Amino acid sequence: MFRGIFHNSIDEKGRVSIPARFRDQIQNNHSTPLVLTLGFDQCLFLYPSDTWQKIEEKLSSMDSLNAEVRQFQRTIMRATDEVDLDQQGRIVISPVLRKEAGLGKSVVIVGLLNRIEIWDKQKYESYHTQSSQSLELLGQKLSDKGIQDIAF
Amino acid sequence: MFRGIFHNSIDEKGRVSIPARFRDQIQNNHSTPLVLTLGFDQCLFLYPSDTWQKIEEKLSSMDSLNAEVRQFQRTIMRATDEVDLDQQGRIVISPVLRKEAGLGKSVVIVGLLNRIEIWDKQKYESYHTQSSQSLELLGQKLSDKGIQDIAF
DNA sequence: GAATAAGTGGAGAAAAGTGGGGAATATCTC
DNA sequence: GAGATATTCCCCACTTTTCTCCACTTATTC
Repeated sequence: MFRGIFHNSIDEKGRVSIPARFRDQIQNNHSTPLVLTLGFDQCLFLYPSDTWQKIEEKLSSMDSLNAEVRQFQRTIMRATDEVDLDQQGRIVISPVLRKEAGLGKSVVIVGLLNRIEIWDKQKYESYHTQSSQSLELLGQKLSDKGIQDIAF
Repeated sequence: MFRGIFHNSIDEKGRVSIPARFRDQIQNNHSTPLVLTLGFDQCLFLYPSDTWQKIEEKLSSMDSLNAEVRQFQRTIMRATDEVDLDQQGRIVISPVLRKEAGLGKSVVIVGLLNRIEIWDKQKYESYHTQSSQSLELLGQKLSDKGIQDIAF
């Protein structure tokens, strides 16, 4: 699992350093190349390829007769790239993905369970301040909807 | 289980000593790295990684297609860091977490069952004086709500 | 009250992140 | 198909941050 938050920057060539801690985890427990895809809420998801493969299996097991399923599949795969780490531990983000995710120079890289999320710094902050709700409240909402709670 | 209360301080680099007793327990019975996260009531929770992993598994099992679930997951992981003990038995608390927990120079470190809590000293004291209620009264309240009682 | 352990502080070494030049590869044009 | 242009990818160098190490102070223990 990936944990922690890092503030890095994208250079003119579209390169970003992946935090060393994540790099180590990938090398020790996962397989490359990495898969970079446009995720939810206008940020990028970065997966080790073994994890991504499971997602693809689920995607392909969905009912393709359903038009909404097909659209979902296509929308995901449309914006998916394979990326490798260079010898400084960086990946290159294609202009297309940079644009789709609205990435400027400053980015936030967050470990989020089985994936790494890459956010434009401003977008990240507004995501968390605009809809700033206490953890307690969020938990309560989920609980009200019957989504299982978590024991801390 | 972690027990006891300690008064330590944070230095300019954001380092805090973890009480030696806790360090021993972690080394003998648990796995590193440690996971530091913003908990309830504006204090930090410190978990050995094996304990934290159970929480992450629950987080992972939630439905990520639901926007509120994502927000919940991100709100937790946003304020979650991996930390290691240095050779003096200290951890570094990131500026973000220090700010979120309102940590000044003096902190209180409390063993609380399966986790270690880190409080700003003032916040800790006002938490316990403002809402000062006898243990008997607190127990009664829980009992009234049908929350199971405890056999002492 | 001495001896030991625990906690605190700071300097130097190491690692991580950043930027840019240039070689190799690919693409395009004529 | 050759040359020109563009792109990618190494590699090196610099800056900043992090970590390690050593020394000192405070607290416990016997």
